[in-house]
Amino acid sequence: MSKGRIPKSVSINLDQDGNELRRGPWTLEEDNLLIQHITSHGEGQWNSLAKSAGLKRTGKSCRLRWLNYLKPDIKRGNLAPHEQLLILELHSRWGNRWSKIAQHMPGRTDNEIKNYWRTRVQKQARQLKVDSNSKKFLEAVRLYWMPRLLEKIEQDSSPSSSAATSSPSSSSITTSETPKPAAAPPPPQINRPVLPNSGEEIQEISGFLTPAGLEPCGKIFCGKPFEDGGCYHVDIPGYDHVQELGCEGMSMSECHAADDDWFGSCFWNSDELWQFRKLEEVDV
DNA sequence: AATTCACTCAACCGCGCTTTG
DNA sequence: ACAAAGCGCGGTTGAGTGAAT
Repeated sequence: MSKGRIPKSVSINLDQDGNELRRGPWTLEEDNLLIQHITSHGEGQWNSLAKSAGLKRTGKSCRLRWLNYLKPDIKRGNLAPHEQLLILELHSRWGNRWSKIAQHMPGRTDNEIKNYWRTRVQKQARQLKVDSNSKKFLEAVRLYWMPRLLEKIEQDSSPSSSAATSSPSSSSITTSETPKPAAAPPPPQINRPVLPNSGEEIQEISGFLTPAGLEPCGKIFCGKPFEDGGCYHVDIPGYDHVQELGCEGMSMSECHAADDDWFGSCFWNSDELWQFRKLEEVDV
């Protein structure tokens, strides 16, 4: 939705010194002022920066605009499957520590990740009628969502196997391979489903789901190892977003929209919903 | 064509922590 | 040691958009 957004109305207040303070959407002129000033003077000291740049904005507002929107290395557009997977993993580790999660996702801001969680992940939780922070939901994510993301990543990384693709809504990894949690909710086998395309197993490395073929360390997707020494490598060699998705000629947003299609409005298929309900029954 | 609804995301707010004087 | 200012973080809001009716 970032495309062609018409600016909201701007309100003008007065600060305690009686100076004008603008609020609301930033104009192109304001953006340029901020960029120019930071380019020549650097960032930090946001309140004085706002004044010396001639911006009628709070320092906070300038900082936010710069960090979340104007900074040159910011990636725009939808999150790739491997980024989604990383968010799920890191959130399971750290909870709502958005800035900490963002540190491991170059080009992505805490705000963007937070928005993704609220709009996409919490939506899935609502569909299951559970709290997104509940154990049940996290289990369901681990059981169904993450393997599917891995599957998607695998598909994207190996164009030759595209014939064996499965549609988003069709149950791919579920019925035969996924361990059905008939009795008690069992974490053990959860981490070793088999990817249907390759027969490749998913391994768990220091609590992280990762395809067995990927190295546990060495090359780190996020560019930054975890503090505890672990790392999670989902850098897919040769993955070219535009090429793999057949997005040539599309705008960035169109391309990402195509990418997102497999996800659909409801992630869970009926089989998975059924299994989830069984989990709930066992639990009560 | 008009209206409603759900969704996205930029921007704001409040709070707590850190730095500075 | 203390207060004030600055900063960063997580939570929330609301306008714009497109799809559905």
